[in-house]
Amino acid sequence: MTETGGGPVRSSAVEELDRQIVDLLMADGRMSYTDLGKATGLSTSAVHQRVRRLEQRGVIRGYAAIVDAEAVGLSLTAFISVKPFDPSAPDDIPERLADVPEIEACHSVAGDENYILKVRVSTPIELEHLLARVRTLAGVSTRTTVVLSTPYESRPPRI
Amino acid sequence: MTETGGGPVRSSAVEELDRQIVDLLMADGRMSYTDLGKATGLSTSAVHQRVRRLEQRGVIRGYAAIVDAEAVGLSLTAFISVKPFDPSAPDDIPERLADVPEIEACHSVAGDENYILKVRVSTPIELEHLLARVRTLAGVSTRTTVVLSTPYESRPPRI
DNA sequence: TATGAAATAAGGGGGCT
DNA sequence: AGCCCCCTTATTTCATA
Repeated sequence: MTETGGGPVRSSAVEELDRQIVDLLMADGRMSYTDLGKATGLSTSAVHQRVRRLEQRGVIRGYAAIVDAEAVGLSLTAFISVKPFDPSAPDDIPERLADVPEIEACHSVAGDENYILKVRVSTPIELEHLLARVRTLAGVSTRTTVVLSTPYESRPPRI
Repeated sequence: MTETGGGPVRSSAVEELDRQIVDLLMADGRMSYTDLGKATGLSTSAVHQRVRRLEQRGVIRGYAAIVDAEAVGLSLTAFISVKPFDPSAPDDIPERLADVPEIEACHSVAGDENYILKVRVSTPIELEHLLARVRTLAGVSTRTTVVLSTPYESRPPRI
């Protein structure tokens, strides 16, 4: 092991105990180190060390409250597929859109379009304005799929 | 001698305080009640009470560690758009797919297809098997968009 | 093991009906 | 006036470093 820091480790194997810890923290991000220790058979400080290491390695990128978007006024979710007007131009689309707060996620994809954006706004008019901003900022054409309802979301993966 | 805090006391600020708390917890789901109190000008227990109420009302649905999917062996993300073979059949697609652990999210959408699923697997072969399972379980045809890379994801919304 | 945070109980003030 | 909601303070228990 010569990797001692200076960038996220991408292809690291996560061993069994780390896997358990990550699994538990994905299901309950506020679980205490004491409870994590009980669940894994480790001491509190051993768990703490492992969690800190997982955070430093970038395996755990952070923690978040999962919030009902409607309850905070973001009633409209949509997926926007984008394709550059000029396919020969250098692709800096993610960077150009990075500061648009309505964009929750940006995925580069295989298929007809180049990127899929997941966005949240309050109203259809805001979506209209957002689409105009995206087209202008990134130099893209858009195809938008409006979400009608979300049976489930943010389910922790079984790893 | 009992200074109650720096902020003005206004009952109209109640909604605003909840919004602040939710905002902070979306950005850092493990922030302590003490720190939330410092950030909002409330006492620890006032924050605690508000958070519990937000949880009970369903505004805060839970907490999760945000994990680098690749680091835990889920290297392949895809969006699967599904459409029922028999459009006249009763639509219980979300229920039929609810127990498939690879499905992280299920959105009902407007457009050519009825649902968009977000899935995570380890390998292309697993994706192939997952697609077969989805088609069989839910009685749908599928159109799959493979994610090549994810510039960003899980960004907390600005509320 | 010492410090700090979480949980719980008890007391007080302001707005609303 | 009375009620309800919500904030504070105080104390104990428990987690963290």
